[in-house]
Amino acid sequence: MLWSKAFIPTLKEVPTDAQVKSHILMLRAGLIRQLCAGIYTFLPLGWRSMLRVMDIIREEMDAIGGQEIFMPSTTPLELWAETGRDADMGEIMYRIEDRKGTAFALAPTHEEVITDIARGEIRSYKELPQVWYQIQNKFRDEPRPRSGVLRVREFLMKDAYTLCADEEQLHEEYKKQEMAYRRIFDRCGLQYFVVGASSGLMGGTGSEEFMVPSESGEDIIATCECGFAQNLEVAKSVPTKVRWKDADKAKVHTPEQRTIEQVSEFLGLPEGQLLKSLLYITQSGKPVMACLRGDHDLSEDKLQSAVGEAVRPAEPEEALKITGAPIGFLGPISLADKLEIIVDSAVEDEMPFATGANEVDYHITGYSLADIGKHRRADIRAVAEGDLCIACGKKLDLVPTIEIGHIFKLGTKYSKPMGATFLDEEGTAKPIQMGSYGIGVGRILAGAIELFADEDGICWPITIAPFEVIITPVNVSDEAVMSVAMAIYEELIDEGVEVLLDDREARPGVKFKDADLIGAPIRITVGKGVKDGVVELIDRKAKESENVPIEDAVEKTLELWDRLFAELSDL
RNA sequence: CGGGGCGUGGCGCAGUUUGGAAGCGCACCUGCUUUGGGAGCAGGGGGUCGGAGGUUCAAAUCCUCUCGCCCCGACCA
Repeated sequence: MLWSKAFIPTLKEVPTDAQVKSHILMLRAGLIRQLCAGIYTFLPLGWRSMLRVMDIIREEMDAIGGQEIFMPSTTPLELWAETGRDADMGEIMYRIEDRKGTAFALAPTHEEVITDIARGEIRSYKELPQVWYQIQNKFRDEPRPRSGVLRVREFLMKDAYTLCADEEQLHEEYKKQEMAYRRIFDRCGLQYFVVGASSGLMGGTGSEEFMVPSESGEDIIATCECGFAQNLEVAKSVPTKVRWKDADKAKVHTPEQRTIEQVSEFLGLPEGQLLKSLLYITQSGKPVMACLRGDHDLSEDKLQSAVGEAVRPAEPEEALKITGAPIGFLGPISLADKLEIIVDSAVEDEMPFATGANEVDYHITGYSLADIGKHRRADIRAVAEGDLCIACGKKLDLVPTIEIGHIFKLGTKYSKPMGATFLDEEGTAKPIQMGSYGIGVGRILAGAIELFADEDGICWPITIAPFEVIITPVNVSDEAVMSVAMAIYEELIDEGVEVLLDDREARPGVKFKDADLIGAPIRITVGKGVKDGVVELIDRKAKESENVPIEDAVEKTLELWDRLFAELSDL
């Protein structure tokens, strides 16, 4: 490709709307443009990378027996009602009507469509397992799109579905998918963690996420050098010990002392000796009090799992009405018959804690769990900085990450309500055991940029770079320079290399800056060295360069090219 | 949905407090010079100041409504 003919609108300045590294660079390098909030066009350079990622995905999916299909985005709402997800999805799902007034949804995911095909066609265990996948746009009306292509409302996803006869077969297919995912992300040059995760709206019996570490990520994971890694939504850990002091039962006047920090200081007790009491209201309208150590934070995800339905924090007025005290002075004592009390499992039985007295400006001290009365114990706290690994006892690391893939064992969550059954060897009808496996294609690009970009721009892994080599003739009006550049360009194309020749009539500084910005892994500068018979070969990421004789330029480039691929091809 | 910020040529911004001729830098077009890290000089084109309504002799500027974008939180496969 000749740059003078290409559409690569690079930006010198940082657009004000972009804050995170990948977003800024994708705009500046001319990969994407925004149409409206959370909806982007991929321009030629960005789309070339997307296509390369898709090639890798297809190869690895096909290698484990996947068969590519293509499903529609327009889906009848009736289909979603069959599994109850029309309600579960809520406002995430874009809803539309056709001219007759029939309700449709733009598919946010495709389990129901797959299950519909399966129930229509799959009859016998002999037809199982099936592995179907597609690469298609998903539509989700996110409450807050953000961070460029990291959280968007319309995005390209590879989604695969396995249909199995039993749980063992499902487990086998799930493992194959996991291995394929590892190969895909390895080949894309990414660093990632595989973590235990919450299944959320997808449901099912288990799931794992593939997470790229990045400051711009929205998910926090807990990791340990022993290899343990879990999403904070579900992560477990060994809490630090509280050095509590003995205390007598007492009611203490604590005027205007509302926060854990204030009360801890006022009473002279460590934060961990306070009992943090948080009032929540369940979706069905029941009040629940969550009690944790003062130095711990509640995990709403875990609380929801413990309660079994969605919860929200109580409004201040509700808290006053239910407990008789304003927020800041709540506690579990004497509330056991009014509401459900869930005490975090990290709270020690014998510890004499201080907590709200359910009366304005008063706290109580010296009480312990035995004084609460009826309550339930559950793990409802978020893993905290300093917690120890449940596997090996070492200190956990909390790292922000981008979710690039998620694999689920769905079991019969969809096949049962939708009646997708098959006949087993005995001739009895059984629901199909399903799995679902997603990859965010755009997030792979963003993840790679987040991981490897430097102060000059993007540093693509060669496998997913829009161009593998950029040739920069320093002065296009110099015939000797141009003829050398063109000769190398044509030879590399013949060798199957993706090459961009920057034949623009621009000053060298402009071309160098743009070359660094768009991140081609290899640059060949053709300039003043030509009169001495050399060109410069540059490794973008390593920032190493060497002068090579013109006649060896293609060979040397191919050596570097091979080496960059080799680094990514094997585990 | 709660809180905050911002909408002025393609991009980045000033001007809004205190109403009085729409500006600057980059980019773009033409010419000359220059050619190894975002060139210099000269000339030139381009903006109903997000939109609607109002106040006023006069509105980018004041008032009301509205649309959009970004950030934090809630939410999120």
